[in-house]
Amino acid sequence: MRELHPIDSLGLPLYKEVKSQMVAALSAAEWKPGEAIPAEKLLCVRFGVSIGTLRKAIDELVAENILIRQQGRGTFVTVHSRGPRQFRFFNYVSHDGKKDYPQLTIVHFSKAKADKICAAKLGIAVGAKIFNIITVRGFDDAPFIVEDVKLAAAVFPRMTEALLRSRPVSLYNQFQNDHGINVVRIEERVSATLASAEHAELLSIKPGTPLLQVHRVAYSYNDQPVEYRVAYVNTEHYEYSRSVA
Amino acid sequence: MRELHPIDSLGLPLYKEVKSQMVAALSAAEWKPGEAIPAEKLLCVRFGVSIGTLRKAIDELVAENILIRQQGRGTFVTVHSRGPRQFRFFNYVSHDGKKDYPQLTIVHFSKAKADKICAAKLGIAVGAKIFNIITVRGFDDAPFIVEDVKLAAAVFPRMTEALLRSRPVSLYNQFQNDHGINVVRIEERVSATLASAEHAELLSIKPGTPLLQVHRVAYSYNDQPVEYRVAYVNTEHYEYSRSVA
DNA sequence: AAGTGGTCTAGACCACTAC
DNA sequence: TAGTGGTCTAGACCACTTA
Repeated sequence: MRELHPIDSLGLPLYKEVKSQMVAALSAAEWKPGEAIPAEKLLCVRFGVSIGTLRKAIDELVAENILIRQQGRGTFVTVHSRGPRQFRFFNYVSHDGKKDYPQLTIVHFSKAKADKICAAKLGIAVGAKIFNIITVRGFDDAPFIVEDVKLAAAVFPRMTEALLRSRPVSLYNQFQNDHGINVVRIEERVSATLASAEHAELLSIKPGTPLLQVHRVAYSYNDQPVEYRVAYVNTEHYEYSRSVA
Repeated sequence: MRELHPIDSLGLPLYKEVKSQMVAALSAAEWKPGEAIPAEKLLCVRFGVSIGTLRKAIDELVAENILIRQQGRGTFVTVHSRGPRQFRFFNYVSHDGKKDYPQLTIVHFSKAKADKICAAKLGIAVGAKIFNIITVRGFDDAPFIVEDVKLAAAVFPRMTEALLRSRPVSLYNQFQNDHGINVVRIEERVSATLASAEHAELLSIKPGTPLLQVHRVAYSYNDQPVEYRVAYVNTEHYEYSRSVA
């Protein structure tokens, strides 16, 4: 029944082709965060495949946390704004295992130029314009994370300090709502270091206290890097958590 | 066509029931690590389901890294002995991103009794017999990880120091080959600390050097905890790596 | 050539949600 | 009640491996 089209002469399975067309629709903001995508039957017609093939494509997008299915309601584009999804990339827990989302404070915002390391991580040219943001996270008067965030200005053309301060909830939530950027994957490298005088002051600890240093690159669809940040974490009360299956 | 059997009156989907029967077969060592499980058509007959339902059960076991499919060859029970699978739970990379598997040295082996924390992590009684193993990992004369491993003696009845030293490759490989224990999932908590005198000596560094402290619990099928270890890592040349999709 | 898993079809019925 | 996703069937043909 299936015929060879030029489009799949690359040897790609049909469901992979359907998947990449769906990613294209997401990238083009045809389907926006929080919205439902068309019903499965409609998509079957649109892509000219059977329900099983379509569902296999959606299965992968759901596994990648790009879409969320809700029985009886529809299939939705993932939003980082609320619910447990907001915490997916926040991996710190208190010693008793509880996970809370701390307050976010912007302590610095400036324009700068990418140095060699930053350019490599963000996939841009050395000297390209970037935004440099420093944040502190913690509970009440007990900050425990300082982050140095770098964003390519070309990717966030409308970013301003006022906009950033207007919604101090989650950076990724703001990327999504104000800039149409969806973070779907992160990569991190963790090492141990000692608190500098600057970090010690921001974290209300003594210089020389052991800290985690967490380098993170965040990616949008198609493995496009959109953020590079370095976090310094005081693990006296909170630890970095992970699970590998 | 499908009838209501007493067995799925729990409301579980049929493929979940098939999956748990397959986990039972794995736990009972009917299918052993490295071996192929029966062909899909045979399993369809055995479980009385269609190919699509059976494949959905296998899909989940593959996603959990319990089985591995190889087109044209068969579906196999995961082995930790060789290939990239051996490194799945080893998450340290050099600064240039390369991943190598370091040498393993056993520096201590003894029997002990579980303290409160260890008992909680391993799901055993306080005072129950455990094995206490201390290892060092590194390249040549450059060790960078010290690990304090605790195992429930009841789970590893045949464990001896000689057996452990006989095959110093991968602990999880040995769990699988010599004890029939398959580690399928780990959970880790990472914090920053300073090197004690003992750790400094084992790692050839100065006391007070910042180290990662990595608490890990390893689980077998059905979320049974089988190992609790605390690692101390010198991140001068190697970092802890992770990816979240 | 025979056997394996990989993909795909064209439906069916069920469970849940919203109106 | 209508529409959604969730599950399941009973095949088909393809790609790959082994002999």
